[in-house]
Amino acid sequence: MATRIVVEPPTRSRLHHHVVVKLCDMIREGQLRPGERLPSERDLAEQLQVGRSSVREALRVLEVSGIVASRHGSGAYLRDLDQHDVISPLALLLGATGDIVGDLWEVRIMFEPPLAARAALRATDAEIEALERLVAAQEPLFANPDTLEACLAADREFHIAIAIASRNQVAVRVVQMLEQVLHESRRHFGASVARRWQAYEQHLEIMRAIRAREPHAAHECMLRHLQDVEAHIVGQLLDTPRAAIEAVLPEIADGELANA
Amino acid sequence: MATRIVVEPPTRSRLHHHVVVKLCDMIREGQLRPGERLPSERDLAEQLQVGRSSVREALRVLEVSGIVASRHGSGAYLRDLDQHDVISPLALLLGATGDIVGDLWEVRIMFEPPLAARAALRATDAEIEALERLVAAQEPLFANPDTLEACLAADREFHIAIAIASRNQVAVRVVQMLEQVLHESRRHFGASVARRWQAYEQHLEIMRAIRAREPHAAHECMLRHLQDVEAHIVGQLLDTPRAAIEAVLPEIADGELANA
DNA sequence: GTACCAAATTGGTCTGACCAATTAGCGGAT
DNA sequence: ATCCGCTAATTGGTCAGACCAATTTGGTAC
Repeated sequence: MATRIVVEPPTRSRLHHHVVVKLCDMIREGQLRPGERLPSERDLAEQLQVGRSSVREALRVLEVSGIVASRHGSGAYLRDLDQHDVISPLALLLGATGDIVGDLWEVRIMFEPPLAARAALRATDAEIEALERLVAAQEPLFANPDTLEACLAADREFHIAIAIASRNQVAVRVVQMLEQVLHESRRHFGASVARRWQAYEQHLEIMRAIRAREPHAAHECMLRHLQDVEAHIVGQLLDTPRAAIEAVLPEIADGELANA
Repeated sequence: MATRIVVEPPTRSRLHHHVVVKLCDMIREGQLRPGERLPSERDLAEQLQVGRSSVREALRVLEVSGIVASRHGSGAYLRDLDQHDVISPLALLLGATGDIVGDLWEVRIMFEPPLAARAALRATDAEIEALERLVAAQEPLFANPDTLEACLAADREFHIAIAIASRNQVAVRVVQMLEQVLHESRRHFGASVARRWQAYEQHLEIMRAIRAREPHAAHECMLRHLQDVEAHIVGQLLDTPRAAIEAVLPEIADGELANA
């Protein structure tokens, strides 16, 4: 019947797009493995019978997409898709629009608690160990001053590790993007991490809930954690009316989900 | 031991990256408005004192990021950031990894219900009208056969419109990406939209809940809608063990949030 | 075996050229 | 004066060759 797979609606005249598709095919079919080096730009150009500039534009696209990474003088490498940093186009969006930090936190608050719950259900033992290690490594950081940068990095890794533990590839990418944007935003607006000790303790709680396989508690702890941190940050940097709304919504979700 | 090559964030010698930043600055500072045409590649190259190839790579980056769109023979245009389609790197990720459809639906189920709740709280009258129009436009589509493509497009628009109504820019981008990936996945695996009438009725329910300013109901309806559609799709295309887990998690979330 | 240096490799950029899609402008027909 | 149609200018898309800069590689001297 009507599974009419109308192929390319626009056979884009864009040649570099064709190169992107071709490379994706090669990757998916296992001709390239994570961490491996791609053929050189000149080789690819000859193989695919296109100019080098087309290959380069394709690589730029794949790079922004977090699929490959180019290193000057060395080559282009297929990224490990569990890598902890992505270029993230959302981060660029921030550069173009500004003032989305409040929105960002709201998305985190919507998204990460249920993620933590799933992590509690599905995390492998190895992933739980990884979480334990990350939290343990955070203690000295959160205790000492003069470690702001490392502190932020540790926080980022923790939240991404939870996404990984949820065993949902898409969720990992989403969280990576959010963290990346947050990171970029700090470059624009500056960062301040007071109450670091409290954050550490909350991380500990979250990790324990996941280790204990208690999705209920994991959700709860993550929610409280994010709300606390956001409240402190926005309270310190700028007063946003958003905060008032946030205070209302959790109850709503409660009531709504309670009657099932 | 580990050749831990720390991916350096700062000062890439990459010239095209500098161009990206420069263009973002111009956009943020209002020298360019949505829909407007950017200077030609040749002009930009001269203005910024770089080669045209660098400008082109920068434009490719901005294009993947959904910030600009290039039209052959015409120029590069600053996109309206509420535009309904983005190139989305996640879509490419699908091309590179395959088999993330289940993960995708899970993310939607986690993310979109709370979004709908917020839309019910914050949507402007104009946005609610837009939702009404979209749903109304869907009726003939969902009723007739032979409109599969238009049907899918309408569904996409509806979910994005809800994100817009939530008045959270980041959420809009996330939903756009998810929808884009879903779209791409259909190109790979084919699409089938049976029970279209039910989907239409559920859209109607969701819209009414938002119009009535009932976040509770909006969340509920969206959740049920997504679960129904996914259950039907995965049940038809492939049997995924994920479905079993999905069946468990909602209750958990209920219990978890109930004791607040 | 190690340390060091030079050549080969590879990404990054520039220039100039040509093609293709679009748009602007002009001239003629109505 | 308006509209139509054709041409020329504009603009993105691609290619080829060249050069620079960072990295890797291979050999040589110690």
